[in-house]
Amino acid sequence: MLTDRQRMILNVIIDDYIRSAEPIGSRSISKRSDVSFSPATIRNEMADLEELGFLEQPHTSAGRIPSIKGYRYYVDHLVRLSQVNEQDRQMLRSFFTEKVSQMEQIIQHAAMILSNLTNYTSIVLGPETMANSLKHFQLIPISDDTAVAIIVTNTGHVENRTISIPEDMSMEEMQQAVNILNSKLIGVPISRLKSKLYTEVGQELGRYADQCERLLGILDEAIVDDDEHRVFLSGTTNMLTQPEFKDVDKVKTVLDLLDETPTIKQMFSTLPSGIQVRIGTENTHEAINNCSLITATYSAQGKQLGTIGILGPTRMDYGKVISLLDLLSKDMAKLLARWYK
Amino acid sequence: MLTDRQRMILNVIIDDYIRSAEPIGSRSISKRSDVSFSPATIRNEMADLEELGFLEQPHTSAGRIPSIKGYRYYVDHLVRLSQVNEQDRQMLRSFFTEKVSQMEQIIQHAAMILSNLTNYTSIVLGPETMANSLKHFQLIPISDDTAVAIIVTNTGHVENRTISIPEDMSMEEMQQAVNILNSKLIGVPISRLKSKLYTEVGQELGRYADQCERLLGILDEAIVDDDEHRVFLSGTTNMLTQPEFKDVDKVKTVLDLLDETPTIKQMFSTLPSGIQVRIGTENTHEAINNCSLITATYSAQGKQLGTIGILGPTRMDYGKVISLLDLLSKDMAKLLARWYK
DNA sequence: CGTTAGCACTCGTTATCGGTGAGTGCTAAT
DNA sequence: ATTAGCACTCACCGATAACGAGTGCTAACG
Repeated sequence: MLTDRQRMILNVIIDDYIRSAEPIGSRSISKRSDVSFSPATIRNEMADLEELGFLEQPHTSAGRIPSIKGYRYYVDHLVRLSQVNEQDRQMLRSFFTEKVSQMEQIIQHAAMILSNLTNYTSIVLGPETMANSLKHFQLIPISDDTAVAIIVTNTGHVENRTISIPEDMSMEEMQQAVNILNSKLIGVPISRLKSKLYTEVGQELGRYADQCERLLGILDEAIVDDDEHRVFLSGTTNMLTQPEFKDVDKVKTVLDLLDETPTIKQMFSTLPSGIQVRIGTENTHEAINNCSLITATYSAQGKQLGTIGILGPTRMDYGKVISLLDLLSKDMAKLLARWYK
Repeated sequence: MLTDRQRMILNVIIDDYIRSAEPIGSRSISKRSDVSFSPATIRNEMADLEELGFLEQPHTSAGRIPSIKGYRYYVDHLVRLSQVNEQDRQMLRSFFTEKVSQMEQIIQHAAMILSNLTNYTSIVLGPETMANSLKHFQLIPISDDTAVAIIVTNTGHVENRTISIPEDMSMEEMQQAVNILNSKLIGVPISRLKSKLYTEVGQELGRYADQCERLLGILDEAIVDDDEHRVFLSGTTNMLTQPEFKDVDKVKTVLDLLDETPTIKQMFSTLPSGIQVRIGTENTHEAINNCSLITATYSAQGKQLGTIGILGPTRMDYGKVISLLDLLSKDMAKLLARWYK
């Protein structure tokens, strides 16, 4: 569809534009050492590329900038995945050497590394808690009428909530209910806990306690049922250094979107596995129609766990970001493997 | 020091400026129904007020704006604490009716309410976990070589971390150590846990286990020793709607500061109790030298727990924010009382 | 026929300049 | 003490002109 020369010119324009953020003219291309054509020739090609929809002109007397279609072609056919340089590699390696005692730390750390290395905004979706299974359930009395319910999953994830216990309910009864729950529901996925509670536990509980209904109600409260994925952001202010966001209003719409955790979750949870690139209007959310979102999923034990992503202007260093995401998602997979064995 | 009329004029100027964000001229003041002097008279007074340092002129032919000193005088002597209106009151009341199962939720909710009602940025410092005492310590095995350590405080706060357990260490030994720890250290403040671990527990443990050193090392790892206060932010993007932040660079310095949790902690933890107003350069951090920070502490059982604050431009609705913070800090105290009884 | 030099043209950017108006400080009259 | 009057300042606005980077087109070249 495109000649070699056209591809080469498109490539050069996008590379230069990514670096300079300014429209690229024919003269500046012709001056490059790896280009041996006069500006006029370049101009002809550029006009063709524009007609084909790969380039745009901000106004008649300016150079060209890539269109969404141009970026898409670049990402699909031209981009050279840059080797992650030694310095960055070292930063990534710190990932493994550091001792972590909570999974959240790993994820947060990953987000931070990403935003630091790229100077864009990183978004990381943590593993789905609901998919894990129950390892241990416990009720710890705090005062006369309150207790803390603790749920530990097979991955070592801990959820807790405070519940209040009616005066007239004895601790023995509660404890018995908890025991039954533990004996019946260990190994059950968190997401199915609530429904199983009423069938398996309710049935067994009916034999011992007469306050069955109320006990179940309290246990029900104690079981977590939200927060499937957690969203970690880092480097949100990096956006502000990009020239395309010198306008405060644009920044606000994007930052507001980032604040909406549910939207992010929804946006991320539907992504297919592997590396995905969403350029400009390819994104469903209007707020980031002049951003690109690059995502990579990470998994352990063959199961897809979560997603790491980078949000930046469409004029983004695709090569660098893609290779970085690729590397990091694999590193995370390795690191998380021990949580999921 | 100031005449009644000067005070009145200063008051009017600041009130108007807070609303309009534009320099106030003598004519616009004179036209107000509650002012009965000609522009010329006002001008004379304004010149005096400027000489005294309460007002400033952006340039010769513009009106006056309040100086830091002017705001300070306003806050100290003039500001009329506006009654919290019914709508806002209702929003605050939702605070009590909503059922919460985690203290974090309360705090986060408080931050959200604040930023929504004021359209500024809210910063809330959660209670100090380290001041609480140990209620329960437990080790839950997850796999052959890992376990989750769980610490529950007397307030129902739960902390957890994953630790790895050497192959050659038996679960019985571990369990015994945990039992000793529980019997010896319940009621001890979290902050003193580590030191007590080696004295009280170490001594007792020495009698039973020969691997005393190693056991202690593992327990040491399991005990939390960071995160004394947690910082909750809400409405950070509200800043972007203020005309004084139409410049992206200014926004960035402020947002970057907000991202630095340790700095915020440090800034807040040194505050005296009650309501504090820091105007412009009164703030120690240069990044917020054209912001004002209003803070209120909240407490339960006579003990100061944390701080809620509002960050906005110096041109801030002091009356509204102060009364709101006052009300909310008291509400929070009431609500938290049940966690701390 | 592909390539390129030449040239007129477009259009955003920047600087300049006069007019406008909001606001001031000062003075003199009330 | 207050205020009307007035000259003055200066940011802001709109128009105009010079500038220059970049283009499209045409004609010449190898």
